[in-house]
Parts: sequence; structure tokens; C-alpha cells
Amino acid sequence: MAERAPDLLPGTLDMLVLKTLARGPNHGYGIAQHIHRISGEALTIGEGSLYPALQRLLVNAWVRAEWTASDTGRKVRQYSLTAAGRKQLARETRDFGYLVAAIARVMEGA
Amino acid sequence: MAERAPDLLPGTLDMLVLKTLARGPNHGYGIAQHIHRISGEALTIGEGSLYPALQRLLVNAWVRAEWTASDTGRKVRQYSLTAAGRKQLARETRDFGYLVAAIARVMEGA
DNA sequence: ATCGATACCTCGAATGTCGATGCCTTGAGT
DNA sequence: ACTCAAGGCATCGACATTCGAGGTATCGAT
Repeated sequence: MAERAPDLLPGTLDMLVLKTLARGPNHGYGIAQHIHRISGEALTIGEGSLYPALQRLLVNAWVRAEWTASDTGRKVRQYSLTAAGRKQLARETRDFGYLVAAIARVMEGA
Repeated sequence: MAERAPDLLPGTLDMLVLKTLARGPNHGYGIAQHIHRISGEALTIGEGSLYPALQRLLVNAWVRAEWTASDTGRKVRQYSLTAAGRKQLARETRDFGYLVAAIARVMEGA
């Protein structure tokens, strides 16, 4: 019965993660927090969405992962964008723009 | 392995269908064609997506269906928007706007 | 007579999100 | 000393949606 608005537009998570990593390497939790904060708390990335997404990106070699020690000596997994990831980000950004523009045309009832 | 751009932004189909019906009653095929045409051929609604969507909308009473005879005497199923459907369209349109705005904030790296 | 467009619908596979759960560490509060 | 929140990684099963293919049928034109 609930008509909940989704936390996310399905299919856009990979793009958001790539974009976040384009600002510099980051770890999983940090990525989620950055997206949450910069979106004005509108977007909340659950861990059950985030880690599968990172796996996808790893498999496609769009990101690279490395276990490192954080400033406090704690182990964290640092993700960084690859060259292929940068290309993929450009592709997804462009395609997303096309789709939104197409939807806008329908919604404006031109 | 294919990096195809999706035909649709998942989760937006119901909204597009409701919006199309807001212009007046239409039948399934006509809805798909309208969205295809007005989007500049960017959006293609497969029938395997369309009819399940129409079922969802029927179940929620956001649209009404009626078997009628077309001008050529052929039976077609005419769908039309209900009052509840109009409200739902407003909701989805608003929520979609929020989501796109939130994504834009991330993508602009504000 | 057959072909392509119109028109309806269902099915299975693939994909992606989401909430719950589990494990571990660090730091702050009591 | 103990607890508990927060940070941090990850997986699992349920659920929804899209998508291609398949199935049926009518109509107009070749």
C-alpha cells in the first residue's frame, strides 16, 4: 500500500560512484557519505546497493581497489578511478543526459 | 559484457504512461507510439514493459480500461486516467524532479 | 495468399535496489 | 571496565522492473 519514492533512480548508482571517485580515491563508506551530503541528503546509498555496485565497477575495471591503512592505522579499502572508468563516466553522463532530455520532452507534452 | 544504453530510465515508465493518458484516453499500442514519437525516437517502450506497467496502473486504479471498437470496427482496449491517477502523476512528477535535481548536484560536483 | 503494421498479452531471464544480518575496529561516554 | 555508537567491509534473500521472445489475431495492400 505504500507509495514510497525510491531512494535512487535505478541505474544511476554506478554513474554517481564513478563521479565521486573522479574527485579522488575514496573508500566505500566515504563514497556513500559524499553522495549523501552533496546531494543535500536527498540520495541515500544503502550498503546493500553500494558494495554490489563497486563489485560491478571492479569487474569492468572501471575502478581499482587497494587495501590501505587509514590515518588512524585502520585498514580500509581504497577505490580509485581507472582511465577506462573515466571514459565510462563520460559515456554514462552523456547517456543519462539524453534520457532525461527525452523524458522531459514527454513530460512537457510538446 | 555489452555496455548498451538502456531504452528507458527504470522506474519512469509508469509516469510516462500516466502523462500520455493525461492528454486523453488511448490504447496500449498508441501509448507506446506516442512516447516514442514525442521523445524524438529516443524512448522505445517494448510491449513486454508496457503491458505489465498497464496492469500495475490498473491494479492501483490509476487508470481505467474499457474494450471499445475502433473506427475500423476492430476491438481495442482503451485506457483512461482516473482522478487518483492524476494525483499519482503529480506525485511521480514531483519526486522525479527531486531525484534528478539531487543527481545533478552530485554530477555538477558543487 | 502473404506480408507488414496494428493490437493484445504472457513468460522467463537478467538486472538492480533494499533491508537485514554478520563481522570487526575505534573512540567516546559512564 | 563496560557499553554503545559510528565507522568500515561485505553478503544474502526478497522484490520490482525491464526486456526479448513468443503466441494470437485483425486489417490493408500487394
